Amino acid sequence: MSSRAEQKLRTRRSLMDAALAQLSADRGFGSLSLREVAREAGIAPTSFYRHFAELDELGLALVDEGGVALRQLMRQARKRIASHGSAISTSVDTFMEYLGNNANLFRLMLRERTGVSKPFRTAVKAEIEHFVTELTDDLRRVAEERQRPLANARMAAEAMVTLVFNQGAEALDATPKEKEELKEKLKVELRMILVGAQTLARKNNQKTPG
Amino acid sequence: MSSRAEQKLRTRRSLMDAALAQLSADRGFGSLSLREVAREAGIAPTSFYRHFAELDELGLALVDEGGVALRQLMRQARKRIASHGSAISTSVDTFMEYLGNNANLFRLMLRERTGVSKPFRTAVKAEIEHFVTELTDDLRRVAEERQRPLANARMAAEAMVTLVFNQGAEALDATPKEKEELKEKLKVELRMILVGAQTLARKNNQKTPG
DNA sequence: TGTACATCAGTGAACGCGCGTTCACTGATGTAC
DNA sequence: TGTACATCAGTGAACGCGCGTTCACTGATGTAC
Repeated sequence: MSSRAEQKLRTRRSLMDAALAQLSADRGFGSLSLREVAREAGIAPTSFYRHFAELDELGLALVDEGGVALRQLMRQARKRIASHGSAISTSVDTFMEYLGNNANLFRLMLRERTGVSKPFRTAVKAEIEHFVTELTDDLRRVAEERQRPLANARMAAEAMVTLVFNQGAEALDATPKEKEELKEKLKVELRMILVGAQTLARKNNQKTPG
Repeated sequence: MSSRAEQKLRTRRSLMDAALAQLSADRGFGSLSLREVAREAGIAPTSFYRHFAELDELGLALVDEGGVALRQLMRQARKRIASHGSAISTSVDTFMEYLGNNANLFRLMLRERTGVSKPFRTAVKAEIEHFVTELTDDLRRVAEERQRPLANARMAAEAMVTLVFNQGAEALDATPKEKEELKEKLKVELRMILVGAQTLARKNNQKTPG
C-alpha cells in the first residue's frame, strides 16, 4: 500500500524526529552525530545519505519547520487578540503555549539563533526578521486605530521580539511556577517598551509640532 | 629568574589564550578539543592535565575573567557618566568599546549564556545577574535624584541588560558601520524602556494616589 | 656553601573509541512493452 | 496480464582520523641539612 516515495518520506521524518528527540538543555544540534541520529531513527548510518547530504542539511529542514510553527503561532495569536483583546497578554500566553508544545523545535531555533553555524544563524534570523516585520505592522495598525502613535514602531518591535525570544529560551527548562513568573515579567517589560514608544512619540511631537 | 610556579602560571595563561584565540563567529568553545588547545599553546596534550582537569575547567576560568571585564566595564561607565552625564548613551558606548577590546572573551560569555553546558550557563548567568543588580541600583538612585520614579526598576534593568547583551552579540561580527547603527538602535530601545518605566509609574500612581 | 633527595611541569608512546564517508551490494518497487 | 529491465532506499564492511586519557619517564627546580 505504500509507494516507495511514501516510505522514503517516512524515513526522512524518522530522521528529523530522531534529531529533535535528542535535543535538550544539555544537547545542542552541534553535538549530534550523523551515526547517532541514524541509530535513533533505526537505519544504517550509510542510509542517512539517501535523505540529506550532511547533518546540517537536516538541521536546516528543522529550522524551516520552526519557521512554519512560528507563523502558525502568529496567526493564532492574532485570532485570539481579535476575540479577546489585550494584545500583549494574549501574545505572550500564546507564545508560551506554543513553546511548550514544540519545545525542541523552539529550542533549536533559540539556540541556533546565536549558534556556531552560519547557515543556521542566517536561516533562523530570517524567520525572526519575518516575525519582527509582522509585529511592526501590527503595532502600526493598532497605533493608528487607537490614535496613539509610536516613536519608532520598528525598533519597538525588535526590542519586543528580543525580549520574547530570550524569555522563551529561559522558559524552556523552567518549572511551571517559574514559567508563570517569566510570563508576568515579560508582559510588564513589553508594556514598558510599548508605553515608552508612545511617550517618546508625544515628546518628539511636542518638540517639533505641526 | 623564573620560579617553577611562575613558569606554570605562564603556561596556564598560554592555554587560556590559545583557547580564546580559536573562538570566532564559527567556532564555539564546545567545538574546541583539548589536543587542539594544547597544540596551539605549544605543549604536549598530556601536559594539559597539569593545569586543568578537563577542558571545561579552562572554560570556566575564562568565564571568570569575563566577569572581571564586565565589572571593570561597569566601573568605567559609571566614572564616565559622572563626568559626562547622558547615562544611556555613555553606557552603550562604553559597553561597545569593551566588546571590541575583548571580543573573544565577550564572545564566550554571550555564547555560553545560552549554551549547552550547565556549569557554563550557571557561571555566565551569575555574572549577568550581578550586572542586573548593579544596574537596578543605579536606576533607583538616578530615579530618586531626578524625582522620576520607575514602575519596576528591577524589571526595567533586566530588559535593558537583555537588549544590551543581544545587541552586543550581534555587534561582535558586524562591520564598523553596522556597529554604529546597532549602537544607535540600542540607545533608542533602552530609552523606550526607561521612559516606559517612568510613564507606567505615573499611571500607577494616578490610579492609587497617596 | 655543598650535597643528597624530593617535587613536579612537561613528555612520548600507546590505547580504544566513535566518527564521517566510500564502496559495491541487495532486493523490493516501479515502469515499458 | 505477464515479462524483462530500471530504479533506488537501505545495507555492511572497511577506511583513516582525531579524539581523551593512561602510563612510566625525564630533568630542571626546590628544599633540608
